[in-house]
Parts: sequence; C-alpha cells; structure tokens
Amino acid sequence: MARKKEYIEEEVIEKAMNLFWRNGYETTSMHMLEKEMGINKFSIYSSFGSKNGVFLESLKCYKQKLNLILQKLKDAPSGVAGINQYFYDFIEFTRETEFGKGCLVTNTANEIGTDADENIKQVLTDFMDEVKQLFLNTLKVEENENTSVIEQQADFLTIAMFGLSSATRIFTNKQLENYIENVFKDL
Amino acid sequence: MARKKEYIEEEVIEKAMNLFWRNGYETTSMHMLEKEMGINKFSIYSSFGSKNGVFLESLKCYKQKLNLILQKLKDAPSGVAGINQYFYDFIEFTRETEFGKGCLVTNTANEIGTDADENIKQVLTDFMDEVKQLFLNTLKVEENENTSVIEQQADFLTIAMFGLSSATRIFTNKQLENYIENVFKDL
DNA sequence: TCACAAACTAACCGTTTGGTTAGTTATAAA
DNA sequence: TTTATAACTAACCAAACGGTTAGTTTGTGA
Repeated sequence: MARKKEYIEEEVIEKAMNLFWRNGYETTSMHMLEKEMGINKFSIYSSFGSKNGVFLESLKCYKQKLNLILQKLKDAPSGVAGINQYFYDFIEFTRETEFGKGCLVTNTANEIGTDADENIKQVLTDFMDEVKQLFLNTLKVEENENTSVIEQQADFLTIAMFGLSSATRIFTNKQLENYIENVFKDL
Repeated sequence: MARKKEYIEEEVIEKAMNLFWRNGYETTSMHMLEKEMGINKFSIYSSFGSKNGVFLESLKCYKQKLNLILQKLKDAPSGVAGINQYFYDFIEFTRETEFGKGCLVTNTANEIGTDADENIKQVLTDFMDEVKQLFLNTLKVEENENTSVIEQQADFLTIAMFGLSSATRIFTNKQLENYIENVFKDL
C-alpha cells in the first residue's frame, strides 16, 4: 500500500551509537548523524522522533553489545575472580586503537549535568544499579561474609569500574591492567 | 592617558572558572560568561582573546585553588598516609551540595576528544604528570621498596584519583569514602 | 492500472553559537 | 583645556544548531 523503507533501523542505530560513543552527545550533530547513518534528516526524525530519541535507541543498542560480556559474568562461577575477568573483558571491549573510547554509559554520565533529559538519566542510573546488583550477586553466593561487608565490596567495585571506564580514554593498557591488579589485590 | 578598566581580571576569571567547573567547556556559552563575569563581550575578548583564552586562564586559576591542598600533601610526612589524606581533602574540595562538581581538570579530560585544542591538552597532561610525580615523591622517601613497585603504586593511585574525581559528580559521600578506604587497604 | 499512503529529497525555519566592529565615553598626560 | 588613547555599549556577522515542511518518488492493495 506504500513505499518500503530503504534502511534497517537496527543497522542505522548501530552506526549512530558508534558516533555517539566516539564523540559524545552534544558534539554529535544531526548533520554528522545524517552522514554516518546514511539517511536523510527526515528519515531520522520519522523513525526516532528527535536527536534525543536516536540517542536513547543508541543506548539500548549499546546495552545489547555489552550484554555479551555481562552474560559471561552472569554465567561465571561465583566469587571475585569472575568480576576480575569482567574488568579485563571490559577494557578489551572499550579499546579501539592505542587509547580506548570508554564506555558510552560512563561517557554520558560524565558529560551531562543535573538538568539533562530525565529519560537519559534514568537509563544511566538503571544501568549502574544493574551492574552493582550483578557484582553483589556474584560476591554473595560463595562468600559467607557479613552482608554489609559484601555491600561495601560491591560499592567499591562499582566505583572502580566507573573509574576504569573513564580512565580507558586516557591511560595506557599497561596502566589500566596495573590498576585492575591493585583493585583486586586483597579482595 | 586613557580610560581605566572597570574590572579586575583575576576576579572575573575566578567567576568564569566556577562557571566552567559547573557546566563544562562546551555547555558554557559566551553569553553565560558575559552574565557571570559581569562584563561585556568586548571586554572579555580584549582581555583574554577568545573563549579558549578564558578557559586557559580559568585552568590556571583552578590550579592555584587546588594548590592549597596540593601544598599540604607536599608538606606531609612521607608515606602513604599523606596521600590518603589528600584523597579525603580532595572530595571535600570538590563537594558542593549533595553531589560534587568534580575536578575541573578531570571534567575537561572526560569532555574533550582527540581533536581538542593542543594548549588545553598540554595543560591537562602536565597537571596529571605533576600529581603522579607528587605521589611518587611521597612514596619514595620513606619506603625502601623496589623502584618499579613504587612506580606501579603511583600509577595506581593516579588512576584511582582520576576515577575518584569523576565519581564525585555521581556517587554519595559514603560511597566515595568507602572507595578510598578500599584503595588504601593494603598499601 | 490506478489511486493512495508512506518514504524520499531538499529547501527552509528560528535560534544560538563564537566572534567583530562602528561609534561613544572616560581618563590622564601635555 | 585640549587631545590622544584605551575601555566601554550595543548592534551586527556568518555559520551551525535541532527541527520542519512542501513537493516528489515509489510500492502495493484494490
């Protein structure tokens, strides 16, 4: 009854995600998105509503990509070793050439202010809560320690992960690995 | 022979610095700078040349402010305890209300891309090198360990500091203090 | 095959961006 | 008091921003 779309939304969103990942939200303009996604402004707006809409879909896409190593952590035997492996998997996931591009979620958390879009802020906090919960579950099963001790460990690892994500954009691989080793030294 | 300036450059730069600190470089517009600094665009450009010039002067001003706690670290007895205290001094320095505003240097490092202004990038790397060197000196004197071990410790603490700076914008004071305690647990 | 609706192109919108400049005002040396 | 010069005000600039829309093309069900 009508014309067919000449693009696949999942495909163009993945391209948009990579652009946001490399450049951040504000620096990425609609013009850049047009070029990278290979479609016209009209198509972008009719599919995703706004620049913000493209970004929210990009975050979903990012989460899917990250789920590969997140699932590995879920499947890992309980205990701190699995989380340690996740840290190493993560720096490989973020690495591009000499320096990394960080984590899209962390990059966004570092970029936005308190007045940012509520939907975006919600996605970010949800994501961080989920990761912390995953750390908590992995620590909980094996060790029989006090609950508050495990809670503190999970909190520590969450911030350590957040810091590592930010650090991948700037520090060398050797420095990052040294950081991970020290974080896990007495856990 | 000519009219006098109606403002003091050091004063208006401190106001500009606070604006950049709160909002970041890109989000801060010339219009916002005019209002916050209380002077006209013409005056800003005649005193500082460009928005970039205002920012570079703001970074100098920030460094002066931070020097107060940096000096405390320099004067501290050698050993890891002084660095631990610096971490606590730093989160107090960055705290504004419930959440902090981070560190202007770290915020900028998190914001900019590889194509950013060379002068700004140089100031950032100089600053980080200086902090690492300070950690190195503080560790070196007291402990008689292998040089490479101390080098690794300083590297670890530098990234830990970088991560902490980023984390102050998002995590609670209790979480940050817990992070510090875990970082220094076996040092 | 024809008519309708969705997808396309591209010109266009008002606003904001960093930066400039013509013209006026104030000051201090001569 | 005159005059040279720096500091002021405010209007202005082109370019880029996110977003819209008029008009054309295309595919499919009737």
